[in-house]
Amino acid sequence: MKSNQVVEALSALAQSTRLAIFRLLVVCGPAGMAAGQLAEKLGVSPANMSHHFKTLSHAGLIVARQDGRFVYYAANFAVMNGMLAYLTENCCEGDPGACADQKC
Amino acid sequence: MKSNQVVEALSALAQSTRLAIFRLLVVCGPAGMAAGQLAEKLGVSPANMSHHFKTLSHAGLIVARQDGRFVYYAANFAVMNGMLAYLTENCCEGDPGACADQKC
DNA sequence: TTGACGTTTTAATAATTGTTTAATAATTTA
DNA sequence: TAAATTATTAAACAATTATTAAAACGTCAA
Repeated sequence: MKSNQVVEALSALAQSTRLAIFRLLVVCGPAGMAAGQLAEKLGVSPANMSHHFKTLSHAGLIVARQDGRFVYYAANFAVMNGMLAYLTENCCEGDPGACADQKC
Repeated sequence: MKSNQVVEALSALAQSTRLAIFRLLVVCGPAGMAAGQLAEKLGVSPANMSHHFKTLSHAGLIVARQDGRFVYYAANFAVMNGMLAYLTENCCEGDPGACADQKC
């Protein structure tokens, strides 16, 4: 995963509404949740949600799937895990003992 | 870990210079690295670096330690891991099978 | 104590981001 | 086809953020 992609993903999650959206979708799993249901659950206007979905989608963190007049969003676990791995890469020079106390 | 703390940590990492700083410090381990050395390594001005250190420190992601006229910064692994755990909490409703394909 | 070094702070400007309102698009039901 | 539902887009404004240059603050060595 490239640095720019990681920055974009982190940036997408660095906002309270989007973080809440993403966390709900992580719990939902691959089935995802409808846009309107997420909006209601979080008490955010549809227009505002749509902007946030766009940001998260563009970062690759969520994917959309249309079903009738509903749009279901689901977390993209591959991108999430790529981002997490990028942050911890070569932790403590790969020496497991060096940061054992900190569960690194 | 609280949502606001996580947003602050993600926000701190959502910038290319700060992400690079943090990654170097993760590799360094608890010993850390001097501010000037990091600045030189990344080709960023000391003043600019100082601002970024402040942002990362405030988010709790790094800690400073003065040694003579040098200031050493080190990654705070506890906060990093807290942040990572927050993102994956209750993944796929805790069902390991639901997202097995995606290494969640 | 003077001067040099490493780092931080202040102040200013340019660029990016979040939210709202209103309008638009796509899909279903009557 | 027309109306209703679900979601997205466009435009505008307020708020936040990144960068630079200059000045200031500690610390050490002569």
